[in-house]
Amino acid sequence: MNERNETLRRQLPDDEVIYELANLFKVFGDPTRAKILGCLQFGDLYVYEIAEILGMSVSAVSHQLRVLRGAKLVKGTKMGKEVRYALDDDHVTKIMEYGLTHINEDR
Amino acid sequence: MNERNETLRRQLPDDEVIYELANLFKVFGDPTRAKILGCLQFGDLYVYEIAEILGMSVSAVSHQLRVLRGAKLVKGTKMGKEVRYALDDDHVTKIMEYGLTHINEDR
DNA sequence: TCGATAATTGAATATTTTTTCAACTGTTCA
DNA sequence: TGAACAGTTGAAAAAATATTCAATTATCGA
Repeated sequence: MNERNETLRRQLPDDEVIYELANLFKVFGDPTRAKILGCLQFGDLYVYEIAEILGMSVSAVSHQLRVLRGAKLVKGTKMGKEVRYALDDDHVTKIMEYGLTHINEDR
Repeated sequence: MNERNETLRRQLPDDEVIYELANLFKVFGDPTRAKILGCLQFGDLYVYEIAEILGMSVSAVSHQLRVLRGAKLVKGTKMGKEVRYALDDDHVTKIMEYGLTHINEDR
């Protein structure tokens, strides 16, 4: 490898950071999860409500909510036998807005 | 479905938009592609340079470049027998910066 | 022209990810 | 207590994605 590329390679973020970053975006990168995040922009919801709105099984939604929780994008609060979910971070909205801007410019 | 959820469902972005959005983020959501985008932040590069820097085969890189081109995140310009790749949009940098901010806040 | 190099492509394989299904935990309320 | 409901979980099946390998195109220079 030549000098220039060697230098470039050293300037790259750590692999660990890259993996975390990719992992974060992967979370946004599934339609089901994007829809869930979309719903939650309008207000907090229970799991069965999300499932109903998206026309999916509660189980499938719950699995995806776990992924979203893992990425710290949503948080759930137990209220009696129900769990109320909310966005956990306003980067969610910001990141999605940027995404939409990109998409719209391509038209 | 009750009135409130019915209303909410109608407010959601079109499925088509959601799919496009998820598709955009999916592109960022793979470590190889994230690394490619990372390299290109420092300057334009030929395919074999990217492959060398990342320690991957030219073929694998080329396949991923196609995905990145499809998402209008990079563009390639043929220079003789080589193809020089560059970022195609400054949203790339912005979106990645937001992602990094989110990650760093979680520490 | 021929050989070497850069890159792309398609098909097959390997890997990862999502969804489904059934079982299970915890809570409410009759 | 026990029946009904909300949600989570694990394992299996289904679907999507990434990488490899071999073949192909295009360009350069001897």
